[in-house]
Amino acid sequence: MDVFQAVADPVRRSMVERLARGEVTAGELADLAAERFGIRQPTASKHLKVLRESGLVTSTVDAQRRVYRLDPGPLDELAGWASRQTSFWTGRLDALERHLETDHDGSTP
Amino acid sequence: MDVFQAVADPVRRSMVERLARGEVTAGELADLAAERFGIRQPTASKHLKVLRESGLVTSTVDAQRRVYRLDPGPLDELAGWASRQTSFWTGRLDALERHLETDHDGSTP
DNA sequence: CCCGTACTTTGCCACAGGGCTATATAGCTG
DNA sequence: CAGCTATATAGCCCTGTGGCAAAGTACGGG
Repeated sequence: MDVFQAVADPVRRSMVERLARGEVTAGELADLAAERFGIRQPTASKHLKVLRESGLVTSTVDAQRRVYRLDPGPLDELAGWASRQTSFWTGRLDALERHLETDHDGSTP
Repeated sequence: MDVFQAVADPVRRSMVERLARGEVTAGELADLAAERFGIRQPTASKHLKVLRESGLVTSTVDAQRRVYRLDPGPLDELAGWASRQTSFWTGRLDALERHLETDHDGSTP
């Protein structure tokens, strides 16, 4: 699944926010999601799978525990995309400037 | 619908990207979406409705035409959220530093 | 070696939402 | 006003996805 889709779900966003504060186990993430959204552990596990497949998180095994941590890469792409859509005029302002300075109506032949 | 959901769809993202280059009519957006994704006009119109309701775009009437333009606000929020999730250590580096300097293993009683 | 703990996987149901066609609405234009 | 253009709505399928309970897997401890 793609990153945009992955963060479209509030449960998964909440997990990402928690992981942004540091690594945690699947169990802790499931508990948090249970508190905040009233969902069961297997459902939380499903969300973690989506996050894994989107590349937003990685997990390592520690005995029976799975420790999850955030991969900043995809989030950077997301932030990059979003800010690029608003930064059209920055970088074009010089072009606008040139345009305004240009004799484009032929008034001074 | 919420902004995260709104940009989760590739068709809508494509529309946002086009709108980032400047305002356009619903018809032009529909034509673009038709080319790129093979969808029909009513479907494109539905996507525009989602974008409107998410606050990502606004539209004004010009005779029979509807002119759409991007509202940077929601995109800024999106970019802000994403970058905030990766910027944990900036601002926490001092805490890490204190941690490393602290005698937390009791080796010097 | 078996039980408890920690997760994941599986199988199921329900519903949201994306696609389509057909139809409505609104405004030019002849 | 008739009819064309531009866009939105309505109504309908069908797939994807989120939720659950139950079963499977893996590991450590008594």
